Amino acid sequence: MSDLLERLRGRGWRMTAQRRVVAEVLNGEHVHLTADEVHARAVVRLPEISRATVYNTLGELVSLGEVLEVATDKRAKRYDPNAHQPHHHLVCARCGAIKDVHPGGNPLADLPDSERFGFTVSDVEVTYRGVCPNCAAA
Amino acid sequence: MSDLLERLRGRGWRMTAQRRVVAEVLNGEHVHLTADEVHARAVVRLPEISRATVYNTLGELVSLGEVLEVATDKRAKRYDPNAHQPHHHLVCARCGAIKDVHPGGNPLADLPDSERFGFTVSDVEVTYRGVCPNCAAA
DNA sequence: ATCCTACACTAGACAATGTCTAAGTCAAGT
DNA sequence: ACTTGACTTAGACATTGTCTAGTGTAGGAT
Ligand SMILES: [Mn+2]
Ligand SMILES: [Mn+2]
Ligand SMILES: [Zn+2]
Ligand SMILES: [Zn+2]
Repeated sequence: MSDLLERLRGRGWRMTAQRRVVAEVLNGEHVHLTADEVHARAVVRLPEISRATVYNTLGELVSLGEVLEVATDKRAKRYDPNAHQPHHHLVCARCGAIKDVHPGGNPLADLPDSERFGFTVSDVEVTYRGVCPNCAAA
Repeated sequence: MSDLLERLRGRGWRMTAQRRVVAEVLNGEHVHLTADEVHARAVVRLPEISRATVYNTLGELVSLGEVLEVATDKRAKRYDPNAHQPHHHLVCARCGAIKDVHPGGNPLADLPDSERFGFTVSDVEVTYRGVCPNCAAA
């Protein structure tokens, strides 16, 4: 992820303070932030950054394949910088906490041809739901 | 689904024209409508029905377990009346068409304890994505 | 170092989806 | 038929996402 800015430059992208800050927010440990959460954190470092730029930059990173959009939340999309290691998600139904998980097996192979209806299936998204230890204790 | 209204009455719910119409819209073949699509169809039969009532009724049906909320779309929630037969979804990335699918295997069993982080995991939602035959031909 | 300009950014309007409230309505028990 | 509390309505409001017109600037050219 640290060379994300280099990869972007390699694709002819201008390196701006705004893009750097968005990349920094997504950097670090594995987070799953909404666009407005990214904006809130970006504003700390660059107070004048606009919502539109955050949305634009996230969209660009998704198009590049550097960030994934995930729909674990039924409200806002979440942006996942852990794009280079395939994984799925485990979500607490009470507090919304999200963990990356790596189930065994291959869900794609579990879908027989008779259940594909002629689709060309290219991707599968798995969301486990439950209650996290914190919420279970309370 | 036809005795849904009886089940509701059994729980002390008042039987109103609005609730009947929402149930009728969800009845029939397996659909995956957004709240506003449900409202649009309900208005045909009961012109004065309000958006708030559609949202309320859908929320009540979800609480009852009679209808499922699914997040196949990254925009609006979709409401799935096929709640009594476990299944997953196959979505066309181009036109949004949604098919019910029944993969082999048990995705819940594929998540080892070491990947559960102390969560009590109760449910799994699987969304396959691809391109449908119609969109592939075009 | 300065200039140029295409690309990027900002503010804010607008759109889509979802939630809430106050006031009026009515289903169903009596 | 009456009564009453649950239900519905219209519309304000909140959240999330998109778009545009005008301004600014990154980075190549000179
Ligand atoms: Mn993740
Ligand atoms: Mn379904
Ligand atoms: Zn929790
Ligand atoms: Zn299609």
